[in-house]
Amino acid sequence: MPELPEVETVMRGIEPVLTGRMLDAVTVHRYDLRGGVPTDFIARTQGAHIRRLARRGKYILMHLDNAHSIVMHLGMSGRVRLYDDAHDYISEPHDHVFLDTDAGARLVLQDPRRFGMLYLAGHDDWQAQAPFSAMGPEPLGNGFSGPALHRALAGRKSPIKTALLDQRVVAGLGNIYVCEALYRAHISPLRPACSLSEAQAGALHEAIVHVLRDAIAAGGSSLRDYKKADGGLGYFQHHFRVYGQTGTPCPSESCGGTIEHCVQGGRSTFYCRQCQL
DNA sequence: ACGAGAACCTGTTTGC
DNA sequence: TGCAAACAGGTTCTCG
Repeated sequence: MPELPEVETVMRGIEPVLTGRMLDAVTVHRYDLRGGVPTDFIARTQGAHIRRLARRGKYILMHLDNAHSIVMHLGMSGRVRLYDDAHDYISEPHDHVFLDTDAGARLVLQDPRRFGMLYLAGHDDWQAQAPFSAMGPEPLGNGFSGPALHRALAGRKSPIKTALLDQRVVAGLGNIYVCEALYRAHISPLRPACSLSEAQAGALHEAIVHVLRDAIAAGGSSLRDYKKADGGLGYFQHHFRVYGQTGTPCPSESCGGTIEHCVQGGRSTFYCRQCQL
């Protein structure tokens, strides 16, 4: 479900409630998320204070004061629900993990498909561990630029659509925002990644930054599972120009084309072959 | 070494 | 109407 804008929105929603709090009670109803929740997860987190929250790509990190950091990924269907008062908690199917704070709040990790991940990394060396060690730059950070993207795409023969989904090229993009960014940059998803000129990589960089910023400002995109931690909906889905828009006219004024659908690497691609070259 | 495809799951939508 | 197939925001493993 969640790409960078959704994860960022979730993190912003839970950050003020969790920062500085102690994990009073940690409950794990299911350990069989992707990769498995460590068997000692409760022992290593309960009683610790949360120093700081951060996001890297699609991962949320909760840095604790005991040398561990909680690493959370929402997979395809993961959701976080935050109750300011745990007494208000209403059980829902697939509620796998609770984090209860000393201030009485409860964070719930809910994930029907269980593609999500929850594990621990070293507070100081998490960046040196997979997947972070090989992860590309933050698209909204200083390390990401047109030239940097151009370099990352050099030698890649796979379609640019597929390359952008590779978190080693740039962090945080998923199927929606890749389609949307390529449309905004007027670049065909079918083109070999290495065929982009420096100028086109620059345009793509701009498009990625803009679409992500706009999506964060809108609170992400709510399609099926995704909601904000407070239960509210994101509304960027109303701004999709190509994603899920098969058969509708290209939103570009003078284009006159129609949005088409194809499959690349097993994932749906949406684009306009008239104005994406 | 790289890229395509499958696998991992459940829920919802689509099509016969 | 009913059932089966297809599909869904992601990552990771295997195979060619």
